[in-house]
Amino acid sequence: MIKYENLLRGYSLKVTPQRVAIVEDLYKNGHMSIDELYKSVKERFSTISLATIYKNINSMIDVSFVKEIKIPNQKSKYELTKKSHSHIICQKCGKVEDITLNLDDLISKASKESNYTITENSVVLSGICGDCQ
Amino acid sequence: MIKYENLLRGYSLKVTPQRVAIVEDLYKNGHMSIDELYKSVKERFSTISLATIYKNINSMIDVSFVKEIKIPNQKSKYELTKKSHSHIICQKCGKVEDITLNLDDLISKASKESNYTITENSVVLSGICGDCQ
DNA sequence: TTCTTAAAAGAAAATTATTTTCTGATGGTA
DNA sequence: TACCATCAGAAAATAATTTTCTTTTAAGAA
Repeated sequence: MIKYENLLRGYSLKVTPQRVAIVEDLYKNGHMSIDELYKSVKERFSTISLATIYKNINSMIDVSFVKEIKIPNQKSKYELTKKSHSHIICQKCGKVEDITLNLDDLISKASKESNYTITENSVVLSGICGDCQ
Repeated sequence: MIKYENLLRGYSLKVTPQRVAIVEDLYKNGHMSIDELYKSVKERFSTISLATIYKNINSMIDVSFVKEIKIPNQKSKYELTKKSHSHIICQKCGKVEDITLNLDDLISKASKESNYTITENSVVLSGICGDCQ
């Protein structure tokens, strides 16, 4: 799809079929670990190397096209950078979902209390999702 | 110190000098990575093995005596479990601090919006601390 | 289109991180 | 004091990630 190619170009990343496949997979699945990505891309590019996945994910992170999500008690997942949002994880089925929370109040309070200038936040909630309870 | 020994016993963990040293260090320094812990404990127990650090930290996590803190763009740190709190990181000096935030509102909203029963949260804020700006 | 070149892919090796195994100690308890 | 499950430490094994090297390829220039 042209869509992903232009996205890559916008980040000054060379458009290779492997990269397009990675981006397509991330787009389709939302949040993926390195392993999941490797297995998934391998279905279409049976020769792709794990090092290629790592190298590409790192390049994409360098230009902020992709973001790493660190999750308590599981491996990191990666997602295409979108407008700021938080994550919620089901402890039963392992599903990761985006959730948009208004953190303005929280951050302004935190900023006052700590005397920090706050520029980033990572909010990961966990519990049991609707389907699992 | 007797204090740490009783703490360990309370968690059904055998009291060994190495463990006491780990707990003392965590108590003194608040948040430490595996490496930091290893280097620090090694000053007093020059023969301690890295595997011992890993094994002990894992045992302590298993019984919820210690908690892992996953931090964007840096290695995990470990802390003694305290009453629920959040963390704030200085992107300049790397300092990690505890911060107590009232998340009740946020969590109840998130719960409604997502239809999850939320039991855990991890909030990590980052920015520049007072000293660094 | 063809040429040129910097960057990418893939394989393999190298590093780094973490866990496991094994053996000799040691803490907690009867 | 004796027993035994568990621990410490060394070394090996496994897992995770990065680097190196060679060949290929994308993208811009001619």
